[in-house]
Amino acid sequence: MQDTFDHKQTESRWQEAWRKQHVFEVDRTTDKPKYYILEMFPYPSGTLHMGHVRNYTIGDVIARYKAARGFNVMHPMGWDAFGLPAENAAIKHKTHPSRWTYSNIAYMKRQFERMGWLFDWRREVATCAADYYKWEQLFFIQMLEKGLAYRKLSTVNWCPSCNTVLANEQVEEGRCWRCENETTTKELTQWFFKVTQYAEELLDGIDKLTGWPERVTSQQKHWIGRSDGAEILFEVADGPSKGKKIPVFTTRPDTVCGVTYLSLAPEHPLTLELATGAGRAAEVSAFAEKVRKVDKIKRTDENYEKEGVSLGVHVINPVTGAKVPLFAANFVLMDYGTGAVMAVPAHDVRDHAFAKKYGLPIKKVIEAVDLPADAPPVYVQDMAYTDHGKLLDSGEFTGLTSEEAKKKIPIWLEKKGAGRPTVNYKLRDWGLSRQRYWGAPIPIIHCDKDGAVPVPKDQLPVVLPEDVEFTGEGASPLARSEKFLNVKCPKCGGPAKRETDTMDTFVESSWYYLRYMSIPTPDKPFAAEDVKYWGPVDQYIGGVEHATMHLLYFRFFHRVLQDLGWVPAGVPREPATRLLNQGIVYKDGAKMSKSKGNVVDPDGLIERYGADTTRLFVLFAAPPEKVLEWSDAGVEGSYRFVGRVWRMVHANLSLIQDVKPWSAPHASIANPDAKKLRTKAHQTIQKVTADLDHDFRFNTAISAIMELVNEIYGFKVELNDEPSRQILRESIDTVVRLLSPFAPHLCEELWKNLGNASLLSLEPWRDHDAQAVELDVITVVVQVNGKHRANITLSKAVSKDDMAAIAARDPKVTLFLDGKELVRTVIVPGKLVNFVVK
RNA sequence: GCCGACGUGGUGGAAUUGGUAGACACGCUAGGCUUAGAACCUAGUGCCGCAAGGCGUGUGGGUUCGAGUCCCUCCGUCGGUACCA
Repeated sequence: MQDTFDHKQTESRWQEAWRKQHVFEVDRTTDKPKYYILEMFPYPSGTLHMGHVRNYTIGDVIARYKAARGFNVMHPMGWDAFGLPAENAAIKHKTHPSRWTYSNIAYMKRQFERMGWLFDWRREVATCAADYYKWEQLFFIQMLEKGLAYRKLSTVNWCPSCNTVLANEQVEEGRCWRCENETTTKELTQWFFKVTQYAEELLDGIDKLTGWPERVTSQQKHWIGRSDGAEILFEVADGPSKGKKIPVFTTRPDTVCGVTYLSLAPEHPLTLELATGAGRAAEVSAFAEKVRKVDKIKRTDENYEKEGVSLGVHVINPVTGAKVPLFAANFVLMDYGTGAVMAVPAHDVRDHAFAKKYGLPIKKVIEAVDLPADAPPVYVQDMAYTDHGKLLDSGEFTGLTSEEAKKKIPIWLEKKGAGRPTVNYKLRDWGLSRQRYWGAPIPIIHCDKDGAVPVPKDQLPVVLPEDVEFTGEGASPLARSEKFLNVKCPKCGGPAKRETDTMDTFVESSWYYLRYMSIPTPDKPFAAEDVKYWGPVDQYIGGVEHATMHLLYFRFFHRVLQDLGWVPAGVPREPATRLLNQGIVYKDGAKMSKSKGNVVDPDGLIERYGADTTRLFVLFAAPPEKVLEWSDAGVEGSYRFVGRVWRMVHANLSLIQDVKPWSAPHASIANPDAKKLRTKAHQTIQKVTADLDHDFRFNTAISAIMELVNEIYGFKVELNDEPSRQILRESIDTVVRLLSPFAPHLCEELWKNLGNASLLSLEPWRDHDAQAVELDVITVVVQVNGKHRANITLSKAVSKDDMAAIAARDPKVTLFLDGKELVRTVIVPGKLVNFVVK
């Protein structure tokens, strides 16, 4: 037996043992409750980074713990294998994205094993495999049939560096989420998923996601962005388009009587039409052109100068009948609301600035109410009053509160046929077309006669052609593959062309958790009975950067698949019950990244310290949801702890190897030190169990085990004191059992060296002995005027009065009581006495 | 601006319902072991003070017998989001 823990050979030996015994290969069973734990699958970029190490270590600990607690634990893993880096690598290294991807997968899978993470690899998926993506091609066609997928010409976000379209969610502050270059916009015909049809349901569902962190649910609420208000129709009063109605959306219908003009988005279809009718086409189109040229970052800067141009026509306010002028304005966005805004300069900051600039009237219709006497005057010159209040100068609505008017005015308008109450969302439909090769082909054929025709279902999958070149220039490689491109129309048989766009890779990650539930079969994506058994995901773990992308898409997709009949009725509407967002890994105060050169390579750590040390460090250094600040010294500390546990077992081996763990009643222990040790051991079981059950507080669980180890180091036992040796044995067994989810290789080795033949990873968790944690004495805190003055140890049975009396006699306490008048005595039974004196 | 999270020793971080602030670890100091070093073992380590004691959880206030914890104010950090009508 070695005298130190040799991680290099020990770890691989246990990994081999787990593989042979199929630990974590699970099937449906009724004799245990199921537990589905899922970590977001990695993009196979080449090697693991520390974020992966943290994510999957957390998942592995939970999986091992839940299994030990008697759950039927499903813990699958796969590869989010489509994406741009593979294509770039293909161009750079003159290889094929497929070859590059699969060789990365092979390497990373070895790294997974070296970390000691256990998965049911029979369920592994690689999303770039045709037998995976063929199902989403089918889902796409079914969504098309249901009207949930559609094509439209639209202004889309374009990343010139990635040469592809981006969804709104993938643009961060005007930059591409992937390459961080500035994005522009483009007019393109693109495929969309109708997420907006589920907007209300996705919003409502958030309140039921009680197991999700608030930072995610609040971000999703914000992103969906529901606004309650009204649509109001303003009729064109003059010119050739007289009588046309322009709908506006407003959240403040109570201010409608204060409208003094209307603003249209420059790209609004009516803008040019109306201007042309009024003979102002040249000026207005020049303005529209100027706005269009300004890049999006500048245009959306809140300090960007508000500008507009008159269209030369007027509209009629349907409530007051007033004729007001119409403008095109640069701050009105075509893609929110109706692209037209009623302007109330007295009560909106932007309208106010615009009105000042162009000398337009400002009409006050809201008056502040219930202001405290010392409040500053509300109508400060040059400011809009944007709060609620009481209506002024608003005809029959005068005197109502804003709240009342917001309800009444839209109903009144609806009766007159000039508007209605309505709801608006910030959420946009999900643009899923990508002008890339390495993605799932969109199963559509374009025919001059029949238009966009879905590929017949029996001809799926549409497989990516292999014989393509990757030059990085021009259109997508798919558009240059003649064999792929030229086909016959499935309807008329005439010559037709395949769709050459591929799907956004977020489509693959929107349903992989369902695919895992069934061991892959060629005839269906997953089996309904498996989804009924395993669904929903009990614990999902991943980075917070997906709060408004993946985590919204997969909630959407789950509902769609249920509505299409793939996910059986009765399975909850939400795909994941609990979500844990692990924090980012930092080093030197910044997120680890190649460009900053502050990355730590997991391979080097495993080589030098071993997987267990690495696992312990990432779990111990911070709570899982917080930023983890990398510390080389901290890793050394974890490494020392591993050695300390090893020595604790082996230094005591001769004392404990021939005794059984203590099993008699706790009260019968004669040696007080041994009794104390046993109490500590069982308190530790209780503490670690609670930490793992509640919020996965791995850091405090590990520190509790460290305390027990320190206690064992301080425990001295004689060879002839057999009961104490039994208690020592029990305590050491406890350390090994409790530590095993965190440092599984070390603990398997120690378990074996302690003389056990079983695999520790298959052993049940242990419960604490309630009698052992129950102390017969209590420590009472004594305070004087709330300040801690003494601790006294008393019998558990002591009465309230005795507690106070004994506390008052303590010399440290009398010092502060003498010569003072006792006003009051606060007694918390079994805990605390506080003397209040004057 | 708005939404969310957070602010505790030299450092990472502990502190169930308001009840011993600083567990555990890093670092540092001293001692032991060693030819020496590393490793290991033991002890100490919030600040001021010889001590008694005093002061201490971003700031200022409040509630309470008692506040890191609850309420209000302000300051700061991080994440998200934004001409959203």
